[in-house]
Amino acid sequence: MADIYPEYGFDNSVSVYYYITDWSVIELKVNMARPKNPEIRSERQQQILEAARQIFGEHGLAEARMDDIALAARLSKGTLYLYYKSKDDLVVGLLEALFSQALVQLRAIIELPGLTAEARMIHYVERIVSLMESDASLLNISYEFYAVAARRPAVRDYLQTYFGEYRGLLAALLEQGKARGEYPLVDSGQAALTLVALLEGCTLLWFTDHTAVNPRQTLPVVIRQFFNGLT
Amino acid sequence: MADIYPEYGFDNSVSVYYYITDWSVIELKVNMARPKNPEIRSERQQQILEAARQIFGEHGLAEARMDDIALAARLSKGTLYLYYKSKDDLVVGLLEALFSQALVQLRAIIELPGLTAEARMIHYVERIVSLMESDASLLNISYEFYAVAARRPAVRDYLQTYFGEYRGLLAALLEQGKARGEYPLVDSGQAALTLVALLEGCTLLWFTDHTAVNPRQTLPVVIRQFFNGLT
Amino acid sequence: MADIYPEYGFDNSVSVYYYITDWSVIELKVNMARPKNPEIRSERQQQILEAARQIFGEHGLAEARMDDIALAARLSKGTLYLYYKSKDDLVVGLLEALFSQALVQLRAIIELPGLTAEARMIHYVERIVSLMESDASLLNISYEFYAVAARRPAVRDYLQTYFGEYRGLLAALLEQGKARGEYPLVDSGQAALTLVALLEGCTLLWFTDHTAVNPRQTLPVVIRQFFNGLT
Amino acid sequence: MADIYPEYGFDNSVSVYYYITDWSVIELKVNMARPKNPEIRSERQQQILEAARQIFGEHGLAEARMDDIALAARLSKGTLYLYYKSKDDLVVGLLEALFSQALVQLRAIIELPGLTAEARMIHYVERIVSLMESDASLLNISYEFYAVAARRPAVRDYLQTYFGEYRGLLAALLEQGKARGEYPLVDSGQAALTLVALLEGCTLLWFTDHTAVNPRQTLPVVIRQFFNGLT
DNA sequence: AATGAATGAGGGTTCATTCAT
DNA sequence: AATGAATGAACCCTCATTCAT
Repeated sequence: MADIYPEYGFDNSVSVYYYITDWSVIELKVNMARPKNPEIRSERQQQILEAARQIFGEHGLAEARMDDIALAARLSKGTLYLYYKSKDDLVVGLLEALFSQALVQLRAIIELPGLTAEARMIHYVERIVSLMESDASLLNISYEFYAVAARRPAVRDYLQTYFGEYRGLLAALLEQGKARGEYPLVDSGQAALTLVALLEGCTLLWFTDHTAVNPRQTLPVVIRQFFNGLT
Repeated sequence: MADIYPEYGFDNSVSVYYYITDWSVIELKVNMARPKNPEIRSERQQQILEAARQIFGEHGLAEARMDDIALAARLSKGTLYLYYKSKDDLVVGLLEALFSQALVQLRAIIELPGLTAEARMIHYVERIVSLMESDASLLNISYEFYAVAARRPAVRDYLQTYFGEYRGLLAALLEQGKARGEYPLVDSGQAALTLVALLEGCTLLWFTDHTAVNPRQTLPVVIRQFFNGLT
Repeated sequence: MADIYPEYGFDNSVSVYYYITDWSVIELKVNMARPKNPEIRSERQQQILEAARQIFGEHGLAEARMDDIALAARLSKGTLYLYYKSKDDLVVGLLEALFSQALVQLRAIIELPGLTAEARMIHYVERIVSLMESDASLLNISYEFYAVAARRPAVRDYLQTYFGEYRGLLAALLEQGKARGEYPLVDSGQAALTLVALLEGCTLLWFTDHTAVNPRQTLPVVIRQFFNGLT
Repeated sequence: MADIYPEYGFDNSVSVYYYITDWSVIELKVNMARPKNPEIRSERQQQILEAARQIFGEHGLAEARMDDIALAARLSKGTLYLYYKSKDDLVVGLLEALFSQALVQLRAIIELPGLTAEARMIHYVERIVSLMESDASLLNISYEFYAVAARRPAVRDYLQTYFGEYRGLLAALLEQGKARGEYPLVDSGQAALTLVALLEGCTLLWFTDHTAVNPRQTLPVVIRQFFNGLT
């Protein structure tokens, strides 16, 4: 490709001149102004959160730099501060965004008709594992948040809510199976706790040693053991 | 004894020549680097590690300041660097110190005579919980290390070894019970993985929400469920 | 003009697609990284180099503090690092700036018409002496660079180039006089070396003892001696 | 060589045990106490100065560390301060030691009988070049001192004295030749200045570019040119 | 709305110097 | 006389945040 000479106009436009020869030139004038509509705010926030997830996941909450996030979001550093008033604010924003979506899968599965509780769980962990495998940074960030929970009330509160809901949903799932007579269950709350612990524990083992634990194999086995133990 | 002629080399060594006769000589080259007083050395390292555990646990690995660690160790900042050549080095030093001691309890319990596997596990978790309750920073630091494992090979490797040994010890414990006919166990390796996952999972739930989970109650229950599930 | 669809890439680029028809499209990928305002950039660099020259000259390369340079440049310390990525980088930047300008005088004098070589040299040293007298730090820095050349390849390379050019220019000047029959000269390269040595040697003597050597008197005398020696 | 086990006694002795086998051992007990005599002081100072020359030459005055000098001197850091009360003091000590010896060669040559002044000079530069070639750090340190002269009166004063004596000796040498009628010389002081400048200038050119200037060839040529110019 | 130049407090690390043994 | 453990001031560099344009 021949040389390209962009020229920045005062009207948020870029004129790109493509000099085929010295005297023949293609001019493309492009209005660079992004669409102004009320959704800008949420679009930018998405953009930033996505960048934050990537960078925080890669470097950790403390070591990640706002510059890097701005670069990944294709925005200037200053613009970040139009949408999040501090790095801390961004951390909490990401926390909320991530964990508010985390249980969507589980809720969907609970609403599926006609499956045993065990089948639902197997189904669920398959989806979770796929998600985690598709983006390693998700797990990284989770542990970042766990580590930080002890020091930051906002994070701890959010995680408390999250795990509370998590256990509540699993208890509901187990109640379904109990109502259908799949197993005699004494305390579905206690069992839900055990289930969450198993899932989180296996995930930790996988996280610290990808070679020693294969979640696609291990988790279904563990789930089945769990349900066998109930009867 | 004949005359001895020491010669001082440039490499902190002394070459000692022992002239048996004029023409026959024994040369002994000895490194004179007097071992830096090993008592002081290990005392200071302990002092620093203790301070590091406290400060890292309180503020997190990244946010902790070397000044604070020096203060907590009642040493000057410069002295820290006589024993650990960087903050990173100190982090790894602490990691090794902590996790190398973590399994001592478990090993001791395995060697106790005449208990069922279940009783041993109940015993073990009681001790662990006591330990964690006595110093909250222990758990904080653990999660710091987990979070950092993804980015730092040295940490990841250490954790891999740690969890590998952990599972190995639990498998050995389960084999003991199996040999005594306490339960029919197919795969003690798989069961050990489940056990570690349960323990770690419950710990995480407790860590994120001290009000929702009481490990003194929960862990024994979970252990019993586990052993019931085996039969 | 047909519709234009810009697409924002992750690399600060915009791909502009010009759909001539549905199936034929011109793609122009343009780097949108707006050139960091080049005026400000060069202005700041000048500002910083000027301050660096002053402070390095006053305190020496190693003893000079970045704080002082920032103060002298009326900028914050952080700003220094926007333009030079380290103290080392600044040292090399100053080296290049100083020595690239050092020979401008000599080139100008060589291009003056109608003077004997001797007259040109007299003229040249007068200017040089004026320059050095007007700012003592110039000489200081030169000797800093000489001292550092042995340890830093970047500095050594630059000085080699500088002295190479210096000798080349003087050789050219001497060739001019030779061509005009002012003196029978065998080897203008060797003579140029002698000339540079004389100038640098006298400068050193002056530098170490301002009272013993007066360059305004000494250098012309030495130059005349040199040319007398040629015949 | 088999393993050697040194043991440090309380009486400044080292016992070296050479275990030929487990039961047969050679013991060499060596008194490590260095001889206590009134010359200790000057011996240590020599030791330290030698180390300082090496390390300062290698790293520069500012970048050299007292630790390195202590190591090179095979002494502890504390001992350095028994003989020189500060790094600065050591710098000045080295300066004096080096430059007080620098003119010994020249004085010796002046006192040789029956040579022309030119022959003496040729002789002298040969020795000087040999000296510089044998230990590159000598030149390095010289330029360190030149660079520092502007900021430190003690250094400047010493260099002034040195160059003053240097010129005086060369003037005396030239007077000898003049007295013998080797050349008609108007001002031997001025000629001595020229000579020093030539020597120092050539040395600088060699120092900054070892490939462009070969002092063994260049200096004799320059000397001869100088004497030719006198007649 | 967006930019990016500028800031400056803060942290990790170094190293000359001291001093108890 | 000699040691080396300890100190702490100093310095380079980073990076979250601000603000004029």
